[in-house]
Amino acid sequence: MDDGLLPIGERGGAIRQASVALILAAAETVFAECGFAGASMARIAALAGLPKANLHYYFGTKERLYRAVLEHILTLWLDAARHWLVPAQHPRQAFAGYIRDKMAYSRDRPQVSRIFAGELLRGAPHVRPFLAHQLRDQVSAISAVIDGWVARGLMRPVAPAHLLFAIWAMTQTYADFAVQIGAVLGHTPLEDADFATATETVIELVSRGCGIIDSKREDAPCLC
Amino acid sequence: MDDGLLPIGERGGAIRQASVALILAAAETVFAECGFAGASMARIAALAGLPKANLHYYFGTKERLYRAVLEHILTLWLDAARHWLVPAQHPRQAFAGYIRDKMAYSRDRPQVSRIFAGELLRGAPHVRPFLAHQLRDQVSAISAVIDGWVARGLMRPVAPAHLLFAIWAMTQTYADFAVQIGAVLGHTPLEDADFATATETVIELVSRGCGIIDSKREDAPCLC
DNA sequence: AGATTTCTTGACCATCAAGTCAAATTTGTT
DNA sequence: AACAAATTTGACTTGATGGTCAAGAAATCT
Repeated sequence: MDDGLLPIGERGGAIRQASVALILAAAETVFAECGFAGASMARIAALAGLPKANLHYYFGTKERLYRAVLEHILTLWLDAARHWLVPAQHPRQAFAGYIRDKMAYSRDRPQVSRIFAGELLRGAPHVRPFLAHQLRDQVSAISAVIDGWVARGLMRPVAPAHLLFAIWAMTQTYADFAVQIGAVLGHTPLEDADFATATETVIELVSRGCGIIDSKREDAPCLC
Repeated sequence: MDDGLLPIGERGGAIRQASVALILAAAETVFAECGFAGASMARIAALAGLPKANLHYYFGTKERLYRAVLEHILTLWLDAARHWLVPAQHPRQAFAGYIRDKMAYSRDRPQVSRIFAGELLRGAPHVRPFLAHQLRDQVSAISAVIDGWVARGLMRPVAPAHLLFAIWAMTQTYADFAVQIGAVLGHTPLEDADFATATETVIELVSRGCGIIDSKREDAPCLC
């Protein structure tokens, strides 16, 4: 027997797990392409290779299916923060590692970023609590770390939250608005070289922009 | 008589112009809130205070109405580029002016940015040609200006296109994802002070990040 | 004023998508 | 094997939505 929460969850027989995974994967693709309103259960079902009634059997409603997809995404979002938590880490490594990770995600899993972007664009009707609690707490924690670096003279004073907003924006734009970037660069899809240049550009922009002193180098940027 | 293109356009009697403007304004709001798929003609009509059939009289289809809204947006997008064209302008002024303008737009007309963001997120089905031609040409022109500054030693070498992507991303995130920023900062909507801090943060990030030398200051950042 | 064009509007239609259902089938249990 | 639970599936219902239409009201023209 199940633990009371019948559908969704990770528990259940092998058949359930397999079907749920199949449906979630298809849903992620379709929601990323069409958004919540634009997606249809029929299309998700077709992509999953299952009859539509099957989706309703496992997830009840379109809304519940969408929430299930979102749940997966939110955990991924928070996970990327580990870069800040390495104790006694130098800001250069922390920023570079975080940016590299986020950018790799934009390249490898753009769908995840796009679903989240669509959700925010529509006013975050489903993830408002997440933003106001988990994400907010995480930003507070990271801000404290950054302020510590500033206090120790490792970088110039900045508004930590806004710096994070900037990093999120610069990295996710390569997933969310890839068509635009591809069109401007003259080729679609984006190539590995594009992401390499982008990563380099963002890391340099942030490192120099924050006046991060690299103790291993001699040409340390000024703190002015 | 009209010039052959019956509906839409700016020409026509006073009644037509007034109705069209009313509908376009309502459509802009609803499309920004709900996206193309999520918006309904009935809702736009209600917001405009007109019967639904009226919208179809002037615009024919939902698609045509949407395209009309987009057309307006695209011109605004291109207009902001004037900052780069001032001849013999110092990069600091150009960047700061452009960022200030874009940020002000995110604050004052977030709907415009959101509709464009939604369009890109769905793969730009309606504006692909615009991206590949007008926008691409404009980026080329601006890139040339930036490369000129680099050549004259006014800033360090950067990938101009990616720098622009970064600036677009950082400024538009305050319109497109305002809920997220508001939730993290702990208040909604965003206040003028938030935008002031954001503008300052982005300008400093870009100026220092690009190693822009300000000839009027003594504490010029290093070019390293 | 009379004719003509433009505009307004409620009612109507066709389509499509979410969600339901019950019967059939498979799987798991004793 | 026999029974119960889980799963599959096509057919169906219901509601919303984009779009149409024709008749009337208003504005414009001669």
